[in-house]
Amino acid sequence: MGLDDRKLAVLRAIVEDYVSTQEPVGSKALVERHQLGVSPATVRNDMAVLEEEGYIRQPHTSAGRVPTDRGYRLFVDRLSRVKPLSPAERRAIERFLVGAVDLDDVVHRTVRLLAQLTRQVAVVQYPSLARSSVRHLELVPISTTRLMLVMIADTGRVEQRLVELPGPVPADDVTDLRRLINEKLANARLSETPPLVQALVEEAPTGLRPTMTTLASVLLETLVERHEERIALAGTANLTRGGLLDFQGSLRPILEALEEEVVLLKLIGETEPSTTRVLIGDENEFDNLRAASVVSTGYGPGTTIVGGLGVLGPTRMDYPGNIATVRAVARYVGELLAQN
Amino acid sequence: MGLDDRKLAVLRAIVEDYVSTQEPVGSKALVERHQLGVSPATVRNDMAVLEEEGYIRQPHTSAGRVPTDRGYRLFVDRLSRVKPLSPAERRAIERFLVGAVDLDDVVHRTVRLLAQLTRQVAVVQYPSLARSSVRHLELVPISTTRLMLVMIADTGRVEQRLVELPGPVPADDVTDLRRLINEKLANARLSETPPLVQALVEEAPTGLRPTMTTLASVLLETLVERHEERIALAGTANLTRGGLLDFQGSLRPILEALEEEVVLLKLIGETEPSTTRVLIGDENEFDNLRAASVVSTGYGPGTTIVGGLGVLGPTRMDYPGNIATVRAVARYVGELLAQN
DNA sequence: ACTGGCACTCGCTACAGTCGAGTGCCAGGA
DNA sequence: TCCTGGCACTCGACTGTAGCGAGTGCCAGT
Repeated sequence: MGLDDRKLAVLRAIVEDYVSTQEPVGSKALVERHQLGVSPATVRNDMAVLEEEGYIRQPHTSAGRVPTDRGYRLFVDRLSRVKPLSPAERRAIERFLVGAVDLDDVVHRTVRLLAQLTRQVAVVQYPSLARSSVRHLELVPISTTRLMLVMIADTGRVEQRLVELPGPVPADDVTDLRRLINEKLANARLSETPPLVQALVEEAPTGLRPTMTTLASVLLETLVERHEERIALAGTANLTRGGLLDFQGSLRPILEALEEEVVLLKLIGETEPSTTRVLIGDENEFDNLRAASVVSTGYGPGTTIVGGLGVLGPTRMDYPGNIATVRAVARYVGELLAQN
Repeated sequence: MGLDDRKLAVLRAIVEDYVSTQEPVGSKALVERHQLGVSPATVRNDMAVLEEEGYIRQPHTSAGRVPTDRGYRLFVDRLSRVKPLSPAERRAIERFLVGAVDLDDVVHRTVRLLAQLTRQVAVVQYPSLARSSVRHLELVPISTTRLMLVMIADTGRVEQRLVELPGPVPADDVTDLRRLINEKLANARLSETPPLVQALVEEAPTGLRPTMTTLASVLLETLVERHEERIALAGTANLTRGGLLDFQGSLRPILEALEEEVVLLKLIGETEPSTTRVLIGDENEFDNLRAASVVSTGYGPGTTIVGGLGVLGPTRMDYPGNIATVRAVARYVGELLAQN
């Protein structure tokens, strides 16, 4: 297609102006604010082509142009120049993440930081159990027939389950069970535990067999099969910026989608290694979010990825800025996790 | 003042109609829908008095009347009849809360249930550490100079902290420390632990003294002094019901307030024993929430209270219904906690 | 291939007019 | 004394009209 350099420059200018002013941009204003070196009439011709190709559209005749989802896509893929973080932002990130006392704290600080820097809704997935390894499993007697099973993962996550035992178990047996379980499972990746757990049951001394069977089923069911994912959210108030223009005036569907963990996980989890993913408007699979865009990436200590994080906002968002911020925050969080 | 029975009945009718229709209610519509036994003109006179007393107001001349915050207050205090839960609601509550596997699960189910039943924003405070007792304290070695301290409370809460030790500590010492700590602190209320922790340090064998001192300071600082409160939230999408009429068109301040844990705790925590608290409009102390009302109560096993829960919505809400639901849910959650 | 000029479109705003729900007040009646 | 029907009045909501102006598409000229 005839998308020469100048037409691309026009598209870029339209996106940049529309993102910052939130108003349809006309040919005259364009040449005034950008050094395009041509007259408004020429720009109009280019705009006509861009519109024909589906990159921009007119809300109505005799209004300026607005980028379409497709236009944003082209912008993100080929036109946006990387926007380096400001020193102030760098400092904010560093300051924000020091002094976190535990994983909860890290995640909460991170999600607030992201929301604050990008002025969008921020989402952070806790390190996924599926990608964690067992650091320690603890059995805490609650009563003679009840145990609390506490699993501590290398990523810092701590999960606990109340286990109803088939019969009373003396304290010494608990000690034995604890030792057996830890010998077998310590340092194993959670995704690889099922055969180990199976072996635990088979190798257990006869006396401990029934209890071990119960423990094993709880272990498998709650910690492995339905791997509990957790999510933190912040900055929903940012959805109301831009008045009622974004999201065509109704926050309803967005807020509903944000309450569904499954939706959020689909959006920010499952990301390919170390790339930043950008979903624009109807590119994402949820009808409720067809007016929104998502910028997300994975994070983790070193080069491994244990979870995802990202931001969600109107399609009219500052993609270069948000991409840079999301990447930077993910990198810092990864470093933080690597220290532990 | 001259608030005879009929005037009160008129106020009640106004509140009920306005809550259900969301439109200013006029004298004619009132007598049609309620059996007041008098003519519109009489009702108009009563309305004039009610307005003079500040219980209702006119959005503008020649519009119907709308209750003021003061009007809602009178309604809640003296006029609302208890609204029994429907069997369907009872069943929903029971169904919703069975099968919860741990505290997180209970809290999440509860908050979603509340949001669904009341169609408002629901808030549930996790059992407060300050009102919990220690069930068990576990020390998990992470490396030679690092321990993870895990506290399990009788309310089901589990808190963990990474502790940086002053020097390497052999495994046997960890066992000793664990025993000492648990002997001293098990079953103690967290609010009463400081002197016990102090004693722990003083009574510790010389070899363990430095490590115990570190542990003690972490214990005191993170578990007692700044008692970590946690909160779950659901149903924010309900804020968008009623179009832009409630909250004078801007959800902004509400969403901002909902992101502040401190605010939420003030709203639903700190409640007097076993009463249901209703905060109407500007009765609450936060400017951001002066267009909202909160119905909250405490919950806990038996008659003790370990946390709060409640709902938040527009002042124009179904107070009797929400009060009944909040109470019922709190009672069920209490029973659930008592079982553990 | 670009530019200046020009006619045209159409949303936005302001203004005037109508409609009707709802009110306050008053005189008359139980 | 309290209630009622009647009546004039208020004022927001809605409708229709007109003028404005930003922005466009097209075309002839350089």
